[in-house]
Amino acid sequence: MSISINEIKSCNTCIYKSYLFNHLSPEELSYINQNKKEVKIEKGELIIQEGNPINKFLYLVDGLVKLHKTGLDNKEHIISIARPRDFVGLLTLFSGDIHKYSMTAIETSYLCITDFSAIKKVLDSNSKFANGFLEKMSNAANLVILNRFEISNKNLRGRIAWVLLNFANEIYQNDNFDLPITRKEVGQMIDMTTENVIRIFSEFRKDGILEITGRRMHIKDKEMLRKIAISG
Amino acid sequence: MSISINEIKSCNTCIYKSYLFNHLSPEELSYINQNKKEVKIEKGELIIQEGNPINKFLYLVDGLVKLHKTGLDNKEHIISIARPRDFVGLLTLFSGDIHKYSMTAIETSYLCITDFSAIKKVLDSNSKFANGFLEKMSNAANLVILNRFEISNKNLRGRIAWVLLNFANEIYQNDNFDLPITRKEVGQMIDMTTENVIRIFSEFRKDGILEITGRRMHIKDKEMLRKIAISG
DNA sequence: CGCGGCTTTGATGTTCATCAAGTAAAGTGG
DNA sequence: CCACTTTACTTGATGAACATCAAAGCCGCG
Repeated sequence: MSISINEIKSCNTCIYKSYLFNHLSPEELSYINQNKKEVKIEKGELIIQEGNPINKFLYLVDGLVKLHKTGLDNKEHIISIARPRDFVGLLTLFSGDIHKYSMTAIETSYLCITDFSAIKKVLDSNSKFANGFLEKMSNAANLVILNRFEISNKNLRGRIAWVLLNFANEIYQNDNFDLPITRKEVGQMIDMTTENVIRIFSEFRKDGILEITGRRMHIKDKEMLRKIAISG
Repeated sequence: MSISINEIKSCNTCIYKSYLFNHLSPEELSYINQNKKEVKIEKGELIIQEGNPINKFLYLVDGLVKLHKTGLDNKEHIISIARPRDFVGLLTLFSGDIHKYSMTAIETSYLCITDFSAIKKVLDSNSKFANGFLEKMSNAANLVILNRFEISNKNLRGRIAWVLLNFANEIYQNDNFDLPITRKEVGQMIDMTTENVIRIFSEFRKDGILEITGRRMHIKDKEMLRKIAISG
């Protein structure tokens, strides 16, 4: 799954891959690609700072990027995690001209970066392209809202179970994975303190649901995890 | 502000009013308006049931509509409240073909209802129209996410202060207003129990911040409310 | 090698949900 | 229109869930 910086130099494995760009004429495509560049972002690197002007359009080729924001309490909170093939931060890209969230790579990531003004220009004249965006945005909105909705209705055990299932099922498609974020960040994702994140991890370990070796997670009893996520 | 059913029979005071529809040609407009109808919905009436197929497009001319959803705990939760000039439920309209949320009038409401398929057809060919939607959706997403974000970082007093300020500033533009929802529904909006909603209301009354007469709310110390909303 | 951030566990206290019990208001059928 | 039923509203008491505080080990990094 991991892609080298050389591979993505070819547009065939990058931007073309998104079905959205199938609607573009060769001219439109070359126009957008004029100032396109592919970059490798190291784990932990800040990509976009909340409050900065929007002028780039980011497509996540590979890796993981967290969208986060500082609350009134001055604490960081994670809004969502962008996955490969996501347009990072798409949801609020058309609302005002500054970024609503910060974006930081939580795994080494490969991004395809184009001028947002170029995207906008093509959107203005190509309705098929714009309609694809409508769908993408709607799906993204649905996902974010649903996630926040589900998390807020669960107790701590339920939230941890939910987040583990999310990583295993949605992100890694594997019951063995390296948690890409710290315990603290898990807490920032699902509204709980670092201490309690750790405590519940330990509980799950003692209950035989989970094997933990540092960041390495191995889900041993997925059915139980599912039950906890639903009932909790 | 309240609009009679007769007034909205004229499109000039209804759908045309949205700047989005300025981008339409006369033909497109008449196509969309073919099956258009204006309806009056009584307070408390269910407009859309979560899970039903999407085939109508709703524009809220006047009134208030809550978007809500049943959680895994079998309790109702309010996602957001649509205000006049909103396209009700727009955010998830392009994600799948069934409604993700129920919609219920919380005040007597006047809706302009068109065929969603007609809207979709015009969107497919008119990129200006589609781009207007992108902006609308982005704003809506931003608002919902920001609201949930702010609420989840506040204690009970902060949440009640927030919801009161929201009604006063955003919805009624008045420090005197009739709360359109029950105490229970307030709780469903901001994740707290009915008892605690009432308790905090009482506290604010005793503190001289609020005057309460049944549903009638009168904010007496807005500055204090603001402080509580921020610090809480 | 020392410093800061991450991780872990335990003890303590606060916040909030739950339970209980009663009043008020609003809708319903005879 | 009145008795009846249901739903909304309110207050207090109790306990559970969770945040906070404290202390210590660990790891990576300059």
